[in-house]
Amino acid sequence: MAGIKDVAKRAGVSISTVSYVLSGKRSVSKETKQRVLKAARELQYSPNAGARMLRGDRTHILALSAPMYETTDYNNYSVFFLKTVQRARKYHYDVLLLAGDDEEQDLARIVESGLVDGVLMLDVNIDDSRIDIARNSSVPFVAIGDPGDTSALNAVDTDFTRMGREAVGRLADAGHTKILFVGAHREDYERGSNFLIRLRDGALFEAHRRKVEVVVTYQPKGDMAGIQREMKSILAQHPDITAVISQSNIIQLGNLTTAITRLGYRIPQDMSVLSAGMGGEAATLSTPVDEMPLLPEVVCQRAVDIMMDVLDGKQRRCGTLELTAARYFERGSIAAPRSEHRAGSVPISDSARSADSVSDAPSVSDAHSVSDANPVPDAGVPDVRIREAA
Amino acid sequence: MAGIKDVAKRAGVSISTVSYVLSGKRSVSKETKQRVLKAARELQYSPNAGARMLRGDRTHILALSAPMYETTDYNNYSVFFLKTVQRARKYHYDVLLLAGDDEEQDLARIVESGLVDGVLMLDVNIDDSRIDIARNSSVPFVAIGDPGDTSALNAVDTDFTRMGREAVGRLADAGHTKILFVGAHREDYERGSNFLIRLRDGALFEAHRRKVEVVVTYQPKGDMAGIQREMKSILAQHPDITAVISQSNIIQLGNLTTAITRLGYRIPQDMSVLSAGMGGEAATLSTPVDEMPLLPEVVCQRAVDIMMDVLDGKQRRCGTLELTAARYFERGSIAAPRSEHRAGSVPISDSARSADSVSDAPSVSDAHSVSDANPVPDAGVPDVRIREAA
DNA sequence: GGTGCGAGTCGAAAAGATTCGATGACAGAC
DNA sequence: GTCTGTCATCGAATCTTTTCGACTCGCACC
Repeated sequence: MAGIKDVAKRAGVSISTVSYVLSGKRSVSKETKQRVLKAARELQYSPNAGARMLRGDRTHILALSAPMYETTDYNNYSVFFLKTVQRARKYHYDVLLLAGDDEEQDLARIVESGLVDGVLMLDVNIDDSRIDIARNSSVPFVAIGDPGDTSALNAVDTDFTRMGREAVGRLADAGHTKILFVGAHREDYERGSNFLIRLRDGALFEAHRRKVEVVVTYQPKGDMAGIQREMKSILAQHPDITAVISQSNIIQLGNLTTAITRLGYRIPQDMSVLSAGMGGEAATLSTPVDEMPLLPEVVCQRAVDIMMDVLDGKQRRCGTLELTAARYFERGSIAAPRSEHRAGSVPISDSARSADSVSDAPSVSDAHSVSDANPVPDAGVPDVRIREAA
Repeated sequence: MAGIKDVAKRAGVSISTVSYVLSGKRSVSKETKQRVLKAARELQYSPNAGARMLRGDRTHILALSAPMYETTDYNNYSVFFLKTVQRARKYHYDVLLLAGDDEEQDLARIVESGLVDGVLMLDVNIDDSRIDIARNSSVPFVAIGDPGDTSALNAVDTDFTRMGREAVGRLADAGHTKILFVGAHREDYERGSNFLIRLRDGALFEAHRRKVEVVVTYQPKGDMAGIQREMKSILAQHPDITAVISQSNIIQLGNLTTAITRLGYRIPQDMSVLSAGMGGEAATLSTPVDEMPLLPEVVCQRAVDIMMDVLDGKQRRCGTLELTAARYFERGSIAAPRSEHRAGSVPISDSARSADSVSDAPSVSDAHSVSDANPVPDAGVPDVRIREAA
């Protein structure tokens, strides 16, 4: 409750001198400085946030806009919150979490009120309505995710298109020619969830380029029974599928590997499995899975760094898009396809595999991006049809 | 960027009149009121947050203190964030997320700065250092979790002691006499993580009362291999264990059921499994598991409601602890023990179980608390030794 | 006609920090 | 001795809103 006035009185100096000591914006003699700092310490002085906001040009608060949808996977979300907060604190910034039911209105209100110095946007959709708010706003926006249109903000993201391409590329390299792509919830693609779509379409693009076939399906309702039914039906219809790329959450991935095993396929001998664009926990599943995870730490740090540069005038307010290369973690769930593979072969009992076939800590391959492949055209994925499993 | 001055000018009235129209704290003539509202609308007036804070007695911001530890399970955490934010918005409050690396200092700073009207605390430990901050603070605190000492704040929590008791009670009712309790990370108990300890000790208390034996172990390192080794060793040492209560996260729970299955036990015929105090996703595992989940929505809502009552002077600032009854979700993973059960029996292949043995949507039993059992004494669990597996 | 009252409105103070411009002290140059 | 420049410090304006006290009506009452 002690104000700058109290500190000034105790140190026997004027208010402005205290302010200059604390901000360092003008030179102050050594003795005065120490007296002031001592007084501030003794009184536990903490500047009043309201007054600072009102007078100063910084509020030292960032807004984190995190819209919630029915199908949003909470598990992957929170890590982004935490990494953002931790990075912002390094710059002495606090984070206001916007995750209410009326995201758009909340955001407009906050931006107008001058409560925050900038806005970080999570889970960006194609044609996201928040971009209009950014356009009319006096504070800078940084999107974590590629909004397509960066004319009103800066953006940072993982290169999901490349991630999708590399996922297919790795499997193609291993000799697979027909791959099943198991997406997340269909609704999330329909509402334009950007990273899901780019990953999927990157995979389809690479498949087109490599002349391999990719069959697309989405996360079935009804959990284990649903997945098992779905997989059974698809693998019966496409017996030449020898690999699966999963873009669904960790539990569903676990169920997927269980379903595959129950249907009589061994991983990786009969079926290669690769998880892409999810949480990074596939190492801890009972059947560890090769993975290209989300990189919350990397993108959140960059987003905050960029925001600070913009606020300091070191970078333009909009127009840049920074893509981070994906990383690949090997866990032994990918192998060359068996030419003699036959769907519906004798089921292999799970317990027949000895426990030591379970790998220990995941081996981490270096950051890796598709080497000298043709760049994906700006306009997005061309002439690629999304083929869905029936 | 339009201020109250602009609105006043446009409406042809004084600043104070505008303020009174907007706050409704003094009567204003109908015509004037309408002119002011029109002007405010046209200028998209949004009051400056800093000025409001400085002059007014409410900032309309709550802090959410969410400390992070090495072993914190992010997955369960974020739901608490979101439910808190959503509830706070109902009262026109925003939420500042404190999740930096120096939780204590951040909290003290925020409280001192007058930036927030109140603080909500997550993941409370026994002897939590944040309680001292609450004691010296001028703003009210509400803990989500039982801090033991409620002399400086109010608290709301799930009744984890009863949850632990009911978990053991249900199994005892079903006829089990020796139960394995698989906890979370040992470090979390050692640092005094409140809900984990209370759940565990509630289980031990009920075991004592019912004269059943509970063997305690903690989440082993090394994921699948570790769990499988651990389970093998424990079940070899204690072949008469017929039920498991798990307090570890969803992936570990999945691995636990897999390990149990691989060791040749069928669930629930040979081994009953029950998950307590975790995320509520055990229904979606390949082997659905009976569950007494965390109830983030319930406790977060109550915490915010209580905070608002305190701010409105409708409730005292400290001293109350509200416990919510746990809920039990049946998923068919509990059965009576087989008297003829033998450890090390012939392994049952996973795939030998038909897919239709996988249950559909979980059946939800009504909110339920242990009926007329002796209440747990205030001092905590008496003369119960925590017996750990070797 | 004077007084009292309530409704409607306004002016000005207040909140606490930041920052510009001014002042005083003092050293060094001429 | 006077001038110039630098350093350290101070006073006062400023940011925007809320709110208290005061003012002006018009009307009723004695």
